[in-house]
Amino acid sequence: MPTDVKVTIFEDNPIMLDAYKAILNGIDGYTCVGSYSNCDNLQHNIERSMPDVVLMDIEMYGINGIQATQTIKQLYPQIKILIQTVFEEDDKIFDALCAGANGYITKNTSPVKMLEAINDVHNGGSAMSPTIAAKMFTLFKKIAPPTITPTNYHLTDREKEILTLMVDGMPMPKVAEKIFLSYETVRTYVKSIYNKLHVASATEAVSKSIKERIV
Amino acid sequence: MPTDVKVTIFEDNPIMLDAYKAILNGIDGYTCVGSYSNCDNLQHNIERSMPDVVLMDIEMYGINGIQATQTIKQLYPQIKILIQTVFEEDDKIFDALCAGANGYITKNTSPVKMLEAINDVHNGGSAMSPTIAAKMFTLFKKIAPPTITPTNYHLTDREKEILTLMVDGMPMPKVAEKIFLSYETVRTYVKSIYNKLHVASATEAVSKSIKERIV
DNA sequence: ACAAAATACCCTCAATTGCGGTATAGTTTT
DNA sequence: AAAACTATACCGCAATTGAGGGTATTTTGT
Repeated sequence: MPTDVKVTIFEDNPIMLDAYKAILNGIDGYTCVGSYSNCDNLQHNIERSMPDVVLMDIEMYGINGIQATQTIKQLYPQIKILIQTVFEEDDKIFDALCAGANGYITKNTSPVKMLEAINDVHNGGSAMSPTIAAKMFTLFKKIAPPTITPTNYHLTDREKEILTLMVDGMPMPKVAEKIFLSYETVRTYVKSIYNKLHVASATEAVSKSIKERIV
Repeated sequence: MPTDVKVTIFEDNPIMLDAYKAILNGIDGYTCVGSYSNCDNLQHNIERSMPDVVLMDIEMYGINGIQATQTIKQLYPQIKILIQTVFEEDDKIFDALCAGANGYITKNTSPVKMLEAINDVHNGGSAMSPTIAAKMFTLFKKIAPPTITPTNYHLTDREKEILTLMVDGMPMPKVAEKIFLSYETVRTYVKSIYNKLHVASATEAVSKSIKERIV
């Protein structure tokens, strides 16, 4: 028989907390190893319960769910974190993702779907409510638009290499040292890069490279 | 009685195509209004079937699913597109998202989950397999990491204004013209910007500004 | 095998930039 | 009222960069 998925819950509404606990303990394959109504003594509580999956409410007094997610992920990257929320705000989704959450579901999700989501994240996948997923798609498109038809400027490997170093802010003399080419040679490449990108200065080249994800 | 969700399928494997068609037509609430094994006459086929949701295979001969997605979305933005794939490559997911896909599921998804996904996208949400979602989370973190605690470098409005123009690749003499300041004054601001950002050159400043979303 | 790229190197000159200063007027904070 | 900050402006000097010209190997594609 396989071992249960160990779940620790953080949820500041005591009624919900008990409900979740009851669901998890009532269903085969899941065990609630900890349930807390706030994030005080977070590290201690995590170390005491050592869950596979954390069910994290995002709206809590004191330390909020996003901060707690960051903290847990720093201490124990292998613990999967499933964020639960009543809100569906862009910023929060964004922040939660950046904090290292493995899934993001809304609180109106049915218990069945919730257990499914716990399973998904436990197995290395991610879980998202459809509305959250849609928002994430939108966010995605917003922060990464110019990837459609990535213009090919036909840069050679050397040119890309040099451009990459320039993007990191390295002046050309340093670049030459770094890749064991003469300063003048590097400058020749740089000129060629400018021609291909249709730019006239290092700043333009850097800007264009980052924005169009050339490097 | 509610109207069926009208689905058009693009899938180059004829056996799969028939299977999907049979599933959709066999279940209440769904109708397959079109099924095609390639994307020839794409516009015509879409206009003839006028689906609510398109089930799109990503690997097809001729026009591929991503291009087709772009085309359909341009013509009929209200049509929801659910991408189906055997691969789970980062690039493809990324491209599909950018092309305007509403969902992205793997081909090993069960029929039940597939119908669920069709419903999700039809209702304005998004659908993703857990593995896809996990990849998307990872991609997300990769392309937008420094948004957490956006360091405040305390740039003044003028400094931000000048930095913005620099990021657009404008040389300082042009900047001075543009904002009606003397060249030397602009240079003073630039020096101050470098101090605050802890950088030593325009390229570094531009790179840091874009990466950390300062401007 | 040959042409076309790509790679590597060099030079000069003018423009731009980086770095060190200084200075005045106005505003905000203490 | 003094201190701190902001916005504005200038100078000189050295270093870096951009623009224009070269030349000579080594791949690469056909």
